[in-house]
Amino acid sequence: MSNGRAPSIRDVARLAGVSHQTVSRVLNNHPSIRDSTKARVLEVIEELQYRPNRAARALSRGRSRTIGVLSASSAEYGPASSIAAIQDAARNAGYFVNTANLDRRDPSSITAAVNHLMSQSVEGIVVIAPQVRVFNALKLLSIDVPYVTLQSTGSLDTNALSVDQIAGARLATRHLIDLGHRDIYHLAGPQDWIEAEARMHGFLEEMGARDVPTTAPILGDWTAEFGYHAGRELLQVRDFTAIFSSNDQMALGLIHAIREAGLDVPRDVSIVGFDDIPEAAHFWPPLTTVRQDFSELGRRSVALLLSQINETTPDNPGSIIPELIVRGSTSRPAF
Amino acid sequence: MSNGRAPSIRDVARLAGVSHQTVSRVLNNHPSIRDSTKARVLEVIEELQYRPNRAARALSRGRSRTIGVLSASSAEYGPASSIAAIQDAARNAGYFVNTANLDRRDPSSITAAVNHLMSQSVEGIVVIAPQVRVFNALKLLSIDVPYVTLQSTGSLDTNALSVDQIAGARLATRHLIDLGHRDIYHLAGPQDWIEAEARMHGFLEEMGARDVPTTAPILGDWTAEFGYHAGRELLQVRDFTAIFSSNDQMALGLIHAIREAGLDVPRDVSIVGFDDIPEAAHFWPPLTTVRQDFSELGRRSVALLLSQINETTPDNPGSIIPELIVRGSTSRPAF
DNA sequence: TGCTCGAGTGTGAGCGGTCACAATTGTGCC
DNA sequence: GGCACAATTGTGACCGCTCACACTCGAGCA
Repeated sequence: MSNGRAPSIRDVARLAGVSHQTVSRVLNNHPSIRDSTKARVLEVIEELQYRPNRAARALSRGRSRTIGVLSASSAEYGPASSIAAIQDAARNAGYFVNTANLDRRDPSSITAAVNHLMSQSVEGIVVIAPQVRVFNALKLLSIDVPYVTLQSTGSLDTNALSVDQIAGARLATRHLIDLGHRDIYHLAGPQDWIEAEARMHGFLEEMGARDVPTTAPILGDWTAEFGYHAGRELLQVRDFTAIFSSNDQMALGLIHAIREAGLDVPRDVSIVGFDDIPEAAHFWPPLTTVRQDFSELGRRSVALLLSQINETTPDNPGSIIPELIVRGSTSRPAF
Repeated sequence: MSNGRAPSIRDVARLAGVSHQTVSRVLNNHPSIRDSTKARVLEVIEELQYRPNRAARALSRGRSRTIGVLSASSAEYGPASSIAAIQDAARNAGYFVNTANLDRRDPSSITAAVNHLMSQSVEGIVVIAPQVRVFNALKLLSIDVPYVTLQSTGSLDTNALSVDQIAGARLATRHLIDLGHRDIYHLAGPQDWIEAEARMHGFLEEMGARDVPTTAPILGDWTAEFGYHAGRELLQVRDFTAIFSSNDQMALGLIHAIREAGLDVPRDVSIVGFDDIPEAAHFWPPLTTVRQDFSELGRRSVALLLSQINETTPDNPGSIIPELIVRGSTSRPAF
C-alpha cells in the first residue's frame, strides 16, 4: 500500500483477485469482460487512486499519444489563440500537446526545437511558425512524423491549412478602393513570413485588378513600434490617403504617428488592419480590419494532423475565409 | 537496420561492439568511460540517428522530467508571455512542459485539467490561473507533487511567486495623487482574481495613506469591451478626474468611451493602466501604466518549482517590483 | 455423451531504458 | 612477477504496461 511507489496495474489486480491483464482490459474498454469483473476492478482502482502510468503505456504501445507544436512568437494574440485551441482539441481527442518555441534571433533553435519535440516521440507536429526558413529547415530535417502548418506555403501543400490570407487582403484593399481611395500604401509584415507575403500578394492583386497604381510595400516587423516609426517616415511624403496594414498592431502604431502629426484618422488618412484582435474595436478610432478565426484554425489543424497520424480522411478541408469588419478608421478620402 | 523500429540502445551497442550499459553511460555522461570508447559509441549514435526514448527513460527512472502548467486565459498577453518563458526555462533545465487550459465557464474543468497533468506524471505544476476557486480546487485535490503559483494568495505561501501587485497599484495611485487628483475611480478586475484583488488593495491603501476619500471600485472582466461600457456608465456621473484601471485593455476601453463622449484624455480625465502590454505605448494618448515583467516571472517560477522538486534551496526569492511608466494619458487635473 | 466454439480470463515475453552488482582490465609499487 | 586497488566494462533484473497466445468453461449441437 503505502510503500512509496504509486500503485501499479498489478497491485490493482491482486486486490481485485484477477490477473494484471484483466485490469488492462478494463482500462482499455475491452469488449469481452464480464460486467461484474469490470465493476470489481473499477472499485479497486477507485480505492487505490490508481492512475495508469503514461510512460509505461507509451513504451509498450510504441505510441506516445502526444503531438508537438512548433511555434514562433507564441506570446502574440494570434498564435496564442491557436495554441490554446490546439490544446483543447488535442485533449478532447485523447492526445497530449507539447510546445516548443523558437527563438527568433537564433536560427539554430529550429533544429533544437524539433529535436526537443522528436525526443518526446511526438506523433505529429503542428507548425505555427510561418516563416520560410522554418519550412526549409523542416524539409532538411526530414522528419519522420506527419506535420501540418497553419499557413499555406503557397504551393499546393496537402498538409497546410490556412485562413485565406490573399482573400482577406483583397477584401481590405477592395474596401479602400470602393471608398474612393487611389493612393494606398501597404505596410507589410516581415518578408520571411508566409502570411505577410500572402497579404501583400492579395493587396497587389486587388490593386492590379482595379487598375490602381501601387507603390512598393513597406516591410515591417508586426509591432506597433514599427508601425509608429513607419508612419512618421511616410508622413514626410504624404502622398497617400489610405494605408492597409498587415496586422492590427502596426495599424495602431500608424494611427499614433498620424495623430501625433496633427492629422486625423480617417479624415486625412484611412487605415485598415488585419487580425481583429480584441482591442481593435476600441482603438481610437475603432479599427476597420479583417477578422480571422484563430481558434477555428487551431481546431482544424489538430483534426487534419490526427487524420494523417491515423491515416483516415480529414473531414473539413479547404481554407477559412476571413471577414472584413468595417469600423471607424476608414472613410471616403477628403475629396 | 530498417526493420521499422527506431534504433535502440542495444542496436547502438551491437554496432559499437560494447554493452548496452556502456551506451547508456555515454548518454548520461558517466565519468569513467574511456575516451576512445565514448567516441566510438557517439559515432554509431550519429550514424544510426539514434534518439533516446523518453518514455523508456521515464519508466525506468521513475521520473518524467516534465512539469505541468495550469493556465486560464492563456491567449492573453500576460499569461502567454509567462508560458513562453516557462517553456524556455524548463527546456534549458532539461525539463519538458505540458500545458492544460482551464475552460473559464466550466468549474469542473479544473479537476479535468489537473488529472490531465497528473496522468502525464508531471513532477510539478506551475499555476497561472490566479483565481480563488482554482486554489481551492487545488487544495481539495491534494496533489502529491509540488506546485507554485504565479500569484500570491495574500497569505504567506512559500510556493507563491509574484510581481508585487500591491506595490504596483500604489505606484499608480500615488502618481495620480501627486499630480493633484482627488476624485479617482478604480476599475478593478474580476473579484475572483488574486491579482485584481491585490491591485484593488494597493489602490485603497495608498488612497487611505494619503487621506483621499474613495468610492467603491468597479469590478470588470479585464476586457477592453468592459472598459468601454464601464466608461460610458461612469460618464453619466462625471465626478472624477482620473481612473486607475486594473489592466491596459480596460484602460483602452475607457479611453474609447471618454473620447466618444467628446472629452479628452488626459485633459478631462487621466488614465493609468496596468501591465504595459506592447501596444500601450501606442494608444492615443500613449498610456501611463505599470510594467510587470511576465517573462521574468515565468523564469523564476520554473526556478522555484525545480528547487522544490529537487529539494534544493531556491536562489532568487522575493517578489518582483513593478515599475511605473509615465506616458501621455496622465496630467494635472484641469484645475 | 462428446465435440466445437466463443466468451472470458491468465501467462509470459517484450518495449527501451536504468540500476545494482559482478567481472575484467590496467596501474603503481614492492 | 605479484599484489592491491581503481578504472572501465558487462550482466541480468526490473520499471508498468500491452501484446500474442494459451487456457478454462459452459452452451449448443450432432
